[in-house]
Amino acid sequence: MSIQLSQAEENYLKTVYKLSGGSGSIQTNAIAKEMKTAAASATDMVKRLAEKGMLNYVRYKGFSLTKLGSEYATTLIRKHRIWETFLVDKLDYKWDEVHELAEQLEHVRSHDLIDRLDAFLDFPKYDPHGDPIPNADGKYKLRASVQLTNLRKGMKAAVVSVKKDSKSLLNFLDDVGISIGTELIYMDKIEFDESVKLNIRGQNIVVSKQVADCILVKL
Amino acid sequence: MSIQLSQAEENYLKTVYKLSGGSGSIQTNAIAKEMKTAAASATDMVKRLAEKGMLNYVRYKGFSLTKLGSEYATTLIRKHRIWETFLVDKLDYKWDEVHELAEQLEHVRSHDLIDRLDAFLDFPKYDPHGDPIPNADGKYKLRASVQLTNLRKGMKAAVVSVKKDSKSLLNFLDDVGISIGTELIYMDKIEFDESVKLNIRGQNIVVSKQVADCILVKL
DNA sequence: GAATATTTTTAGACTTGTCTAAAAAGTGGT
DNA sequence: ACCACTTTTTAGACAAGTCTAAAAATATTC
Repeated sequence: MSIQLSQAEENYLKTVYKLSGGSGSIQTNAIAKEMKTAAASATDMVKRLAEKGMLNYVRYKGFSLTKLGSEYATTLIRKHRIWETFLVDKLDYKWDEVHELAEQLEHVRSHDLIDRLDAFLDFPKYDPHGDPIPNADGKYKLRASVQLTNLRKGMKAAVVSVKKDSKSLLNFLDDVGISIGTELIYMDKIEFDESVKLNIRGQNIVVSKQVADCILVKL
Repeated sequence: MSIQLSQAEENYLKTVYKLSGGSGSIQTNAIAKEMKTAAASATDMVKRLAEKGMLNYVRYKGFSLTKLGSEYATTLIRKHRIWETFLVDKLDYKWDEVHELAEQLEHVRSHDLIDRLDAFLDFPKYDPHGDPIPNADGKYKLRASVQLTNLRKGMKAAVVSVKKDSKSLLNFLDDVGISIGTELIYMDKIEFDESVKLNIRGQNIVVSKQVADCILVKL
């Protein structure tokens, strides 16, 4: 990886990866909204990333990641998730406290550092939110999982990952006793607002549809 | 510490601290030379740091750190040295490999992170080069030490610290078997070039004056 | 298929941090 | 005290990254 992007460029690239799912096509406004910047800024940056070979970009049409862009984004995700794992496993941070720090740490320029950290952590497969950590070659496999909202009454499942970085969401989940690995039984859906009733360690709790949508489980 | 400097500002501030020894007065050109930037750039930055209350600055005269500037610089040094210690102690880096990485890591914005890292490392007093690590209040004490070049024939001493970050110097010292704690006997000074002959673990070695000047020892 | 609405891009401005070249201030020698 | 020299500052330019406002392209709707 000889080409080196600035921190701002890296942040845009990561957002493109996130919104396009690594392959799909995407629009300027979506980026601008996600990054909370003006659309004009997104256009500028997309043009720059396209010039550097990271994006396929056609004026007024949209853009997608090139192979190079996808690889670069994957190493950023690897860095982010390894740092998060370090912060939680070694420095006793809680899973709702690490996102912001990892956003800074992921820009440190060194692949060797990340590989050493990876070894120091004993090559973790998943980060504190249950997301898979790409290996040094950028490969990773998604865990088979289904959304909590897709279960049917009486099904047993275990929490695999949480799909949002929101501090407030993670904090709330902690509060009601949901973390990665938590076993639960899907009890019922409340028709009125689509809230979901779960049984966790013998106790019934209710979470809103918005919360349940973020939780992935395996059967 | 509510005020937050940019990375560039932090780097200048650190250089001022380094060259002024925390208190003395200093000139524009010295900064520019050390940072390898144009004098005009140093002037601009010094004015900015003065505006932010970090420096006492008088046009054409020179400048020195304020109390605030000195405190800020000390926390940067604390961050730098703790990160270096982490890299060497936990990730098995060699002492000549960590400076550049620590230069990046020290800009990560979080005091809590550094305090946790400090605890994780069991509150080290000295970094891998023998320099003292300020505590969370910014206090640290210099170790009593003398320059290797000031010893007299036959004196026994132990290496306490190395005063330069140069990768090539540190690598060389490693090579000839000198690290923090190494015990040595000062054998002789070669008159011609002021090289110094040392006995380390029964073996005689010679190091140049430039090298010897960087080595601090305690008797 | 033309009018309207939306999205995207361009144009021009601002900040930070850098540069070179030139002007201003300070220092030293006789 | 003046001339020569060094140091420092100013002036003006440039790149990155951001913004607002306006123009251009695309989409939608009747």
